[in-house]
Amino acid sequence: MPAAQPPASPDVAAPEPADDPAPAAGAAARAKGRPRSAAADRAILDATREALAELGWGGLTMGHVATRAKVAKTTLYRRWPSKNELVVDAVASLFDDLVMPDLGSLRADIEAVVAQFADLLARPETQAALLALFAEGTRDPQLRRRIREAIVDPQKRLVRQGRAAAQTRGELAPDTDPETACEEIDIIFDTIAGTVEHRVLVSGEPITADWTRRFTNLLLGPFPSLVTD
Amino acid sequence: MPAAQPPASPDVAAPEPADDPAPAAGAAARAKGRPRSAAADRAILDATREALAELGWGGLTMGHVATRAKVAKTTLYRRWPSKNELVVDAVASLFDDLVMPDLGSLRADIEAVVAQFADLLARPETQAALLALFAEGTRDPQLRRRIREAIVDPQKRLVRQGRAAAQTRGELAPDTDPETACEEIDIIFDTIAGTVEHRVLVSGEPITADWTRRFTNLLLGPFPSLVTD
DNA sequence: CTGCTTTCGCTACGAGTCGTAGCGTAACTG
DNA sequence: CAGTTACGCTACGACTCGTAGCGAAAGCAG
Repeated sequence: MPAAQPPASPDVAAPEPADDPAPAAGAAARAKGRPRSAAADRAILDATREALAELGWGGLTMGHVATRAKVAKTTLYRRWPSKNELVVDAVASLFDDLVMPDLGSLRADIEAVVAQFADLLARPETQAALLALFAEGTRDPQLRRRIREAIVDPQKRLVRQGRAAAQTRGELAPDTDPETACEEIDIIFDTIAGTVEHRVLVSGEPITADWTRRFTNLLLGPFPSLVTD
Repeated sequence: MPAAQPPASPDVAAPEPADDPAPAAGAAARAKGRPRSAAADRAILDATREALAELGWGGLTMGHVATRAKVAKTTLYRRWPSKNELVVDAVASLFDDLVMPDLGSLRADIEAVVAQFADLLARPETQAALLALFAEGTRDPQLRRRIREAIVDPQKRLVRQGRAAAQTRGELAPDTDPETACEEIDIIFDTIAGTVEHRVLVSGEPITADWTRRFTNLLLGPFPSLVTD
């Protein structure tokens, strides 16, 4: 899972393996010399999460991480070119715990996901890293892409799954146009993720069951106290 | 508008002016020695915004700002204790341009505000600063408080104004409980601000008129393609 | 076992930033 | 005028960065 330049390649991005000198190698292990220690990878990522929780984004330095992971600073730089990329990998796995429960109603499913996301955002590692990563991403398109691929986009599955389950239950009408469905998924995802993040990380208010209910009302039903004429 | 420790006071926060040695001074100018240059204040804040747009949050250093503003680094530190506080003041004024238009319908008002906010978030100074500030705020409660007071809370007036206008027009029912109304304002604010920020700064997608219409639909009406039984 | 290759830990380096201190000078007040 | 405060400038120790060079260790092919 690390940023993983292939062993002996300097740092060239090489996103397209098209004209590779060793073609059709597949996923074969191209091991010739001493292999990289997998234990070091784990130690580094763990140390990164711990340091993130203790020192925050600004206090996190490559030197600290290396020391805490009992690894030379050089080793760290051999695998991750910068703090940004390291933190992406260290934080991405935290989001894997989110699941779509299928509790029998769209409302219950949404509330459950919101609660899970709120719990995740309450963790200090997540708080310290997430917004800082997003901030760096606004200046570095490549980093933003990595963030989307590793953290953001994988969570859209939750919206897709919940939506599909609701359609199976007959709560939502089946898709007509795939294009429209995709845009709808995007907008719902931005709304749920953005709102919960803003509530927790910016406003600094807790996510209570009552708040979740109100928010779900706003999503599912009409605007509160709207006079329907 | 700067962080403004009163001239000769070291740095004590003194949020409550209750037991002030010189009481009832009002807004009088307590000038004794050489007054601080207002031109320097403006030059520093302008330089901060420019450097923010050019170099981003990470590239912004106190030294750069001082040089660009043609001011000694010492002068800068005399007024703002850190980069965070400086940027709060430099960015806060950008948000003053947001206005509640009163276009005759709740839907039109919401769409107009979303469009304004989207334009603001498209500016490089805003992009570079906003999320980074929020990120720092998650670790420093005092900074978060300053951010809220200077940037976030003042914009809640937009929700209040739009809501009041809609109530006058009869689109929304009048308030019953002030407590409930306050929570409702909070949740609407978090939803609009959070969603637009997530769309622009995280997903990196533009805010089009079409997207704004869909988002307003989600807010005002029921969930898209919801089967009402 | 013997080379070959690559990673490892360690040390050291120049460059850059941080926030502060000291100094003499400038500006404004009574 | 004296008193007070802000200003520009220089210099400082502490820290982080990312890189380079070294000898040693670990795995693989013959």
